[in-house]
Order: sequence, then structure tokens, then C-alpha cells
Amino acid sequence: MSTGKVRVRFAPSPTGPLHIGGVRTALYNYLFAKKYQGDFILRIEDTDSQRFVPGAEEYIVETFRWLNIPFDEGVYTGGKYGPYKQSERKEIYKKHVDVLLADERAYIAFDSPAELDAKRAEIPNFQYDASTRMQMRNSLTLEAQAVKQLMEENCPYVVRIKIEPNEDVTVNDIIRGKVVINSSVLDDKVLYKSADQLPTYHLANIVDDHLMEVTHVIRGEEWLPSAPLHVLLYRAFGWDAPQFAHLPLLLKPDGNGKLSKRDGDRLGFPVFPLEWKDPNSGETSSGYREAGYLPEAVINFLALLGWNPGDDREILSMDEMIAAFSLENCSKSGAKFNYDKGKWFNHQYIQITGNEQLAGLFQPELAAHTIQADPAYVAEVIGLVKERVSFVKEIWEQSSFFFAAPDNYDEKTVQKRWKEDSAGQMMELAGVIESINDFSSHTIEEIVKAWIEEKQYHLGNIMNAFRLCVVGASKGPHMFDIVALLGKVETVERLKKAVQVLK
RNA sequence: GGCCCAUUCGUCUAUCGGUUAGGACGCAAGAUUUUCAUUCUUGAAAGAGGGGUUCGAUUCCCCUAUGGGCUACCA
Repeated sequence: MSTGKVRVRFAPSPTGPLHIGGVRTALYNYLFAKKYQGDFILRIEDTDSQRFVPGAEEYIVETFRWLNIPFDEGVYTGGKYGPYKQSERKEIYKKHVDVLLADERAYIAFDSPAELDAKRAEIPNFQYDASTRMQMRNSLTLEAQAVKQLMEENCPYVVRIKIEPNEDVTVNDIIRGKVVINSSVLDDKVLYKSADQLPTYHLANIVDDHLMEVTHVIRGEEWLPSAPLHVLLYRAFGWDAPQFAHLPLLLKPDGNGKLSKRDGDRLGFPVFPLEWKDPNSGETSSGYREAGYLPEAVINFLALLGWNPGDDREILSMDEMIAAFSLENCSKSGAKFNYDKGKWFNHQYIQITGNEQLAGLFQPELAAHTIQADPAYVAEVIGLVKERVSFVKEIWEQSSFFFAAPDNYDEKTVQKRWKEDSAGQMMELAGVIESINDFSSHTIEEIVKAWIEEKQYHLGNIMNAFRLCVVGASKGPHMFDIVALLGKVETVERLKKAVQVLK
């Protein structure tokens, strides 16, 4: 069937913002595909018309655009296996359902939701399967004539798979090994829904993966229980099944259970890649992008949650991850989401990101403070403060004094650092600064320190007072770097202003 | 309830029968420093419990416990 080329897909459902766990699943698919020079496909699984949320599809596309994870094929990208949106493949599914029906691998069931509920209430642990199907209203129990008539009367029906009982079904999972489940515990799953005349996930998934020549199905662990059903479906069609790999889930940082939207609200961190405004409730959920994360950091962080490169590296570029990726190195157990580590990753990536690029990302923050500054100057400022921030938006609190002179002076610092003779010394210092011609950090430092030595002043006292005057608080980078960047005029002005205010 | 999956420092993980059980985040202490950070060094910190198999189990098997997932005309 296939040419041997690796083909994997990410197949989200447009029912809301993409969960960060889904992003990780997509990432693993991408890494795997690229590792083997294969194709990475985006397929939209919108077979649930009830839960469709407008904007969700665009959100998915925007997410991977931001993360710089391109699809080789799929919705918006195109490709020769389309359409890539399941709602546009109705006839394909219908045709395949008919094949199953003709082969008696599936049957038609007329039981209404109410009848099913009644049955469930009546029989504890009721399951629609070989042990119960003969008590129900379906094409197995009804006369052919009756079935025909019901269909002509447009009586709602579903198509169910006919699972033969008592057979051990084996799923070979790359991550977990052999998983064996007896077919008797499986139920006759609905393959085709009457409500919206669309297939369920199970049918659509198998048909599409086969038709799109998907070689490896890499998905979340929540699909493991239905994998035997999928194996049986492939067999019913007479197709070879792709290889399966079920990824462990992302769990809550505290307590138990899988990571959910609520955990983010509760613990104060995003669980979505991008900010999302729910069109129905109007509620807004925060996203990693808006929280100031760099896409590379999010990717690196997520990649290491459930996978390791086989050595001690923690910071890996996309190319390095692709080269090192293997499903065998994925862990079997769920990973608790550790936000602190994510923060650390972002700090690391801020350090290796160019100042000009960071300056661009910092622009909105500057604008919010009504600051207009030369991009080159902003980049230089960022070069001085980047090592003390973990997020782009933290740059402002570390660098605001580069853009405006302090209009007040931190009280505690004043008490601690502003001595009796500070005012006089600072006026003297202003004079020294004014006399410097080569205004480089190094030269300023040399001259100022020489002056301090000559006057027998206490280095700490002078420097701390100096910092208070220029910065307004006890923080910031190397003092002479600040002064050099601020320039002579501005520095002297700030010294004089501070002396005036602080007496 | 039934079925399936999992279980190494607080967290993410390495170990593919023999190790002082390694790394990272976080935490603590120290060093550096004119401030705040950064950085560096050091430290504390783990094989769920019980049976086997084996000369030898964190590693293989079984049981128990715990955690997780699934159990819809949702994906």
C-alpha cells in the first residue's frame, strides 16, 4: 500500500482552543516525521457537529504558525490526499460503511437513545455487544422486510460494528509493547451516527488514515482502550494497520488527574498555546504566547515532558531534537506539568535570542508605557538586562529607568544609601562625569574610581548613592554600563535632580 | 463496577541484572558583586509494599497498593 515513506498526522477536533497536551502530541508527530524525512499532515476531525466551535480551526493553524511547526499536507496546505477536513469527506465514509454492511461486518440498529437509556437502567453494566444485540432492534433481529420499511420511513438508525466475541486482540504499541484485550469486553461501537449523518471518530479515523497512507499513529493514551477496536476495523476492511504509539498524558502539577483548563486558572499559568476568547461564554483563557513565552522555549519544554534525547542535554534546537527523537525514548507514565521548569526554559531561550529580536517583541510593552525609542537603543538596553529576566514583559521592570528618569526614589534605598554627605559627593561626581570625553563604560569606570580613591571616599557609599540617583532604586546592571548607555548629559542631569529632591 | 495503562529524589527524568542509583528544575548554604539579579561551587533529596527467578535485583515474573485513562449516535 505505501511507498515506505513515513507519514504521520495530527488530527485535532475543532471543539475549542488546542490544549497544550495536544500541542505536545503534534510536536512528537512532527519530530518523528522529520527524523525519517516523512510527511506531517494536519487533518481536521470535525465529525461532531454538536460540539463545533467557530474559530477553533483557525486557532489550531495559528498555533503551529507561531510555533514554527509547518505541515507538509493538510487543511490550508493542500495535498493530493484531500480533502483534509472530515466534514468534506462524507461520501467517502458512506461508501465504506456500505462495504462493511455488505460484508456483514456491521449492522444497522434502530434503537433510540431513549430505548438505550431504558436498557441501561434495566440491566446493570449494560453493553451493546454479542451478548445483548439479539435483544435489540436491529438488522440482525428484524426481518429484512421490516428493516427495509423502517428505512423507507426514515426511521433514525446507526451503523454498529459487529464484534465477534471471545478473541484476544493484540495491539502492538511502540511505546508500550504488546497490549492484549479480549474482544468480549469491547462493545458494538457506533460507526455511523443518525443524528448528523456523519461517521464517528473510529470509522472516520481508520478510513482516513488508510486512504492517506498514514504509517504511524502517534496519539494520546486516552485512545489506547479503543485501539483494539481500530485493529478490528482495519481487519474488517482487509487493510494493514499502521503502527501505533500511545503517548502518556500531561497531568496536573498538584493532586491528580489530567491537566485541564481549570488548573491553569487555579494555579496561574496558561494551558493553551495562544490566548483564547470563548465565543459562547466570552471567557478569556491565557496563552503561552501572550504570557511572553518564546515559541522555541515552549517547544523545548514540551518535548522534554515525556521524552529525553538519550543524554543529559536539556536545551535543544528543533534540529537537534529531530536528530535525537525516538519513540522508544518516550516514557510510559504521565508527566506532571511543572511550570517552574517552563519558566527556566524561557529564561534560557531569552539568553540565546538576539537583542534586536527581543527588542521587537518588547515593542508593544514600550508602547503601552507610551515610550518611543530608537530600536538600536532598545536592543542595547535589552543586552544589559536580559540575563535578569525570564519573560519579555519583565524587561520593563528591569529597564524602565533607561527610558525615563526616576520621578521618585525608593524609600528603603534612600534610608539605607543616602548619607549625610551624599548630596555633596554626588554634585562632585556630576562634575567628574561632565569632564569625561571618552564616554565608554570602561573609561568612565576608570576615571570615577580614580576620583573615589583620590578623595578617599568609600566605594560602596558612592556607588550606591550614584545608583539611587540614576536608577531610583537598588537594582539594575553594572552601573557604568548604565551610565555609558544613558550618556553624559542625561547622567549629570539625573544626579543634579536627585540631589535637589533628596536634599 | 468492568477493562486497559502506569509506578526511581517534591517535579521532569537516566539506568536496558552487578553503579558511591546520574542529570535538570525547585530548595538550602557558600563564593563572586557597588545594588538587584545572573553565574559558579557545594548540599539535602528517590527505586510503593510483599513474594518469587537469579550467585546477584531499581531492572525479569506474580500479587497487593496507589495513580491515571477508557467505559456516548464526543473526539
